[in-house]
Amino acid sequence: MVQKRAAVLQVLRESEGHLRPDEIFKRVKAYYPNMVLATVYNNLHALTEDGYIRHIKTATGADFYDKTPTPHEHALCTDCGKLIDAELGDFAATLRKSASIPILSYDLILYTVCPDCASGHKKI
Amino acid sequence: MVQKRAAVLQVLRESEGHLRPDEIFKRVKAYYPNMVLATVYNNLHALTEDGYIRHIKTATGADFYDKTPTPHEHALCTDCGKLIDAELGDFAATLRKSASIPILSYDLILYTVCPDCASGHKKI
DNA sequence: ACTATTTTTAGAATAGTTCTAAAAGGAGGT
DNA sequence: ACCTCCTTTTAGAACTATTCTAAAAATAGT
Repeated sequence: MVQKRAAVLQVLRESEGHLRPDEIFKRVKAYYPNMVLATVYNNLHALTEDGYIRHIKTATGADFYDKTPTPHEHALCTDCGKLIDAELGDFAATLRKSASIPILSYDLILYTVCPDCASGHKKI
Repeated sequence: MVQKRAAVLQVLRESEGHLRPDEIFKRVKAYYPNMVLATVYNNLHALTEDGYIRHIKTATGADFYDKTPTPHEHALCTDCGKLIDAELGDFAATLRKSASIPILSYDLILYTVCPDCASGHKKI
């Protein structure tokens, strides 16, 4: 694995868990100032393909990349825009059982108010 | 309600059920050749706001608008790109029960091969 | 060190959607 | 019918996230 790809992976792994490409770009740029956004995308694609990370589509502006490659559900905070993990048990199995059509895959995004925003509410 | 708004609604209602803005634009343009895409968007927003139709976000290119405003689940055919209704029983309730966080709303898109594509497969 | 492949860069291109400002249209009052 | 106000429509620019392209640079294999 090559330097910049490793840097992208490292930034994501040292993160809270879910980052958007532009945020990854900003953080990697701190180490590699000549870094370019296209390279971040290239490497995110490659890392996703190789199973190191996971791509989360959101239908609300930018997508996220998840440092945890195993499938699980997510919730987007409507307040701060943060993506958090949502524990839903064996959701995929339940879904497959209740559907009358074959499910190849699915995208699920819950909208919630995250614990941080629900309590403290450290707004500007 | 004004002429072009009514036309947008009519086109959607006379459709298979789910259309993308650009397809709606094409069909309305047949009646109103000076129609403009922005007007379609304007009216889709207004009609959604007023509860006549429903906006379906997909995270895969264009969104859809649904002539049925009541909530239900959808599946996108990976073959032909058509959006179809997916019967999932009382999915929302099940979801709320299994989640540990409050769910304000959610977006769910299943990926499937629709009956048309699974059988006949009238490809070009 | 030489060649072949991969990675990176820079910037243009794309798709879907939203925005802006001006023009047109329609409703109600007199 | 005319005036005023508010809504709708137009035309085109702008925007965002992402992908593409072609050239340059880095890297690996022999």
